[in-house]
Amino acid sequence: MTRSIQDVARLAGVSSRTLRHYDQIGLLPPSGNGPGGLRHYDAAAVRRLQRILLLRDLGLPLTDIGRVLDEQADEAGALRRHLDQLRDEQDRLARQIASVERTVTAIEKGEQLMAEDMLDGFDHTQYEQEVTERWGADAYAKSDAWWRGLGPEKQKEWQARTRELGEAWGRAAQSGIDPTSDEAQALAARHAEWLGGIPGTPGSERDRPTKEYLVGLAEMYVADPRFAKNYGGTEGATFVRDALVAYAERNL
Amino acid sequence: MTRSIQDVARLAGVSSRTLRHYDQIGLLPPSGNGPGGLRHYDAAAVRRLQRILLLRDLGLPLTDIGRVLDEQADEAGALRRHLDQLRDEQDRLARQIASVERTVTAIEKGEQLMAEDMLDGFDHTQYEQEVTERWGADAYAKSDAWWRGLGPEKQKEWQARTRELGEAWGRAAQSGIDPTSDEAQALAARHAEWLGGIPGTPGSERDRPTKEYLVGLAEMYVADPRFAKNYGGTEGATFVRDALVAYAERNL
DNA sequence: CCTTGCGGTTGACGCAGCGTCAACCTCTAC
DNA sequence: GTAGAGGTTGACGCTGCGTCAACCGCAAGG
Repeated sequence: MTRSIQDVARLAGVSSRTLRHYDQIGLLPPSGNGPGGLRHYDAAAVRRLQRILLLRDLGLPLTDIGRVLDEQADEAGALRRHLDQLRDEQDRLARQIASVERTVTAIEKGEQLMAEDMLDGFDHTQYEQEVTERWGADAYAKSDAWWRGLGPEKQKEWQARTRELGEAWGRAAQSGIDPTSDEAQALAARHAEWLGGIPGTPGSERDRPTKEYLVGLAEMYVADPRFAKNYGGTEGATFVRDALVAYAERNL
Repeated sequence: MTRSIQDVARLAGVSSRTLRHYDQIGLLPPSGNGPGGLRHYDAAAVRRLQRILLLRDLGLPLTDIGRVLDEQADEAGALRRHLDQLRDEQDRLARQIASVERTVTAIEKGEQLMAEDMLDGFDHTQYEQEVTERWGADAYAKSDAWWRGLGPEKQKEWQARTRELGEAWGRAAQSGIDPTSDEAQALAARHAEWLGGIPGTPGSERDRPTKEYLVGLAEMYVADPRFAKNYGGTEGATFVRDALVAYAERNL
C-alpha cells in the first residue's frame, strides 16, 4: 500500500513542501513515481520519515540524519556529539544571558550616573572617546614598527609576559582578595610597567603610563567585552579596573 | 582625522567585509566617501561601531541594533525583550537536551527497545511532545488561574510546602544516601503528591502524575540550571532525578 | 614604460530549512 | 465545459556575513 504526498504529510504532521525538500536533498526519496511525476510513499518510506523526524526533533542537522540513516552509522555516537554541541550552546546562552543582564542593570544605573554627570557639567562621552582613539593609535604603533622590530625571540618573551600577566590577574580576581590589597597593587604595578613597554603609550618616556591613560584603559577593560574576556569576563575586568584605578590614584 | 576601512576593521577586530555589509544595510554608513568611492570613517563612526559591536556581542539582531541607535530608542527595553527571547531559547534547549539524553540512554540500554521504538515511532514522538507541551501548559495554568484562585493564605502555605520539599531534597542529597533508599523514595512520593496538587499535571485527576510526565520532569531538573538550582545544583538535581525515576518505575 | 602588489570597489553565490508565492498540469465531479 | 482538489517544478526570502570574481587606482621597482 502506498500513500500520496499529502497523506504522508498529514500522517507525520509536516508540510508537503518539507517532503519535497527532503526528496530534493536526497534525504527521503519517494518509493516511486506515478504519472506526472506524482510521488508516492510506501511503508518503508514512512518509517524512514519517522526516524528522520525523531532525530530532527532532537535537533540533529539533516545532513547528519542522512549519514546516520544511510550508513547505518553510530546513532548513539552521533547523538552524543550532538549533545555536546547542545551543552556548549547552553553554556554560551547562559553566559550571554548573564552578560545581557549585567548590561541592562548597568544601563539603568548608568542613566542615573549620566544625569549626575550632566549636572556636573562633566562630559563623560568625550573622555571615553579620547581613550578609544588613543588605543587605536597605540595598537597601530605597537603592531607596525615596534613589534616587527623586536625580532622573534623578543616577541615570544613579550607574549609570554602578556599571558602571565593575564593569568595572574585571573587568579587574583578569583581569590577574592581586595583590589586595593598589596597583592593586587603589585599586579597593578606590573601592569603599568608592562604598558610602559609599549611605545606610544602616553607617559611611557618616563617608563610608566600617565594617570589618565591608565584609568581610561582600565575603564575600557570593563566596558569592552573583547578586553574583558582577557581578564576573565566582566567580573575579572572589574577587579582589574578597581586595582588599576587605585594604583593610578596613589602612584601616578 | 578619518580612517580607511581596513584601519577601522583592524581597530575593531572585524572584517572589512562586515563594515561594507553594515554600510549596505544602512547600519553604519561611512562618514564620507573619497575618490573612487573609498569609504572613510571619522571618530563618531568608530564610536557608533563600538556600540554596534557591543550590542551584537550581546546577541541583539542587527535590525534591532539599528533601531536602538537611530531612534534613540529604549536600549534597556530592547535588551530586556531580547533577554526574554534568550530565556525562551534556554528553555527549549534544556528540554531538547533532556530529550536527547533520554534517547541516548534508551538506545544504549538495549537495541530491543530501540527496535520497538522504530516500529512505532509515533509513540515516541507523541510521548515526547506531550511532556514538552504539557509542561508549558502547566506553567500557564499554574500561574494564571489556579494560583490567583488560591488566595494569599493558601499561597503562603503552598510556598512553604514547596520550600520544605526543596530543602528536604537538599538534605537527602547531601547525606549521601542512595536515591532508591526508603528515605529518598518517601521524598519522591511527597514530590509526586505535590505535583498532583498542580492542576494541569497529566494524571493529576488520580492525584498523582503519570509516569512519563514525572520522568520527563525529572530529566529537566538536571538539564535546566534554573530548576537545578532549586535542588542544590546539578548534583542535587541528579539525585532528585534518580530518586524520581526509580519511584516512577516502581509506582506509576 | 611596464609590471607587480596592495587596497579599494561592486556584485553575486552559499549556508539551513523550509515558508510562500507563482505558473502550470491532471483527474474527477457536477 | 468548467471548477476544484491535489499534484508538479522553479525561485525568492530570511540571517550575517565568508568567499570568490572581476575590475580600478596608485606607488615602487626593474
